[in-house]
Amino acid sequence: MPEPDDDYTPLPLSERMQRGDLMAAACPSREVLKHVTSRWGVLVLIALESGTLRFSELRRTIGGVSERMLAQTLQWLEGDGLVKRTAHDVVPPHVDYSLTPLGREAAEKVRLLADWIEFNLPRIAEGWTNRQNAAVD
Amino acid sequence: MPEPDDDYTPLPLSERMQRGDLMAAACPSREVLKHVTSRWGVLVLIALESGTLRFSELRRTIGGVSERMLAQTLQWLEGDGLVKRTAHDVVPPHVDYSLTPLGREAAEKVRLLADWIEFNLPRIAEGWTNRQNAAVD
DNA sequence: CTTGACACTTACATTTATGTACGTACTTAC
DNA sequence: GTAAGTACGTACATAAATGTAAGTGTCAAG
Repeated sequence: MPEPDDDYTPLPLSERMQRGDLMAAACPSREVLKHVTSRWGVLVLIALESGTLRFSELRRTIGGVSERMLAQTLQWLEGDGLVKRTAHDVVPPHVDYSLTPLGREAAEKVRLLADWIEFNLPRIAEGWTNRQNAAVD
Repeated sequence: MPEPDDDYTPLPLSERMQRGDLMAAACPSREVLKHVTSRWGVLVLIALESGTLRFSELRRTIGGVSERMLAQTLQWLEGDGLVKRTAHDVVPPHVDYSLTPLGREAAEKVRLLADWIEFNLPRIAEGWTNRQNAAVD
């Protein structure tokens, strides 16, 4: 009778890590969620889905980001392996940002949510004004 | 001959509102995004996708939420018309939370993102550990 | 008769996110 | 020669999110 353990091959810790569980307070997936759903994280991923952009191009694309937060957000996403930073050693500086394969997958999900919000804003806003009227009654 | 304008019915402002644009700093869709992608907003939507839950049930389901933030988040989502609050007037209090049709749509998108993160956590975390090793080198 | 459950609310403290302003080192345009 | 663009880092300040602890009123369980 074959023992089940015969097929066992030791894997490095990283590959043995099981699926995350966002409902668990201590799960590291909470960090990823934080970065991806951060105020500017969402918009950076979506902006980069159309192609590589430079720092200043990103800043102009995403209305209202400060330089500081854009840099910060890009570092978060780079740290999670979703964004790739490519610095050309020239002067004036030239740095390109693009999505990694992992980032492209994440960006797709994020864009679906963003698209839904943009498209359904009227339905949502309708509720706002209705409730405002109801409060006046 | 029927004039095209005969069919025209003036719509309230809310129904005439066009699609939002998240890249625009002043667009109200930014508020919705903030609520939906807030730390607990994501998890509340996902938790309610499986069915109606009471306040305390939600609190037990979502690891680490404080009562204060759960209440706050539920009010945000209720204000956006994504969550319906049903209070039974009994003592001790009994309040049910469920998704509205709008909320069910939003929750689906959010869950797709959350699922992706949970499933791909190993790939992401691999990058963390690799970079840590690289820093030691 | 003390405790816990329920669904919050409020006051307060703290942590985190975000913004503002300035500096950098060099280049091109005016 | 003066200003602007480039991609940030850093110090400081503020705003926002979140946490903690306590209180509410009633009931049921121990």
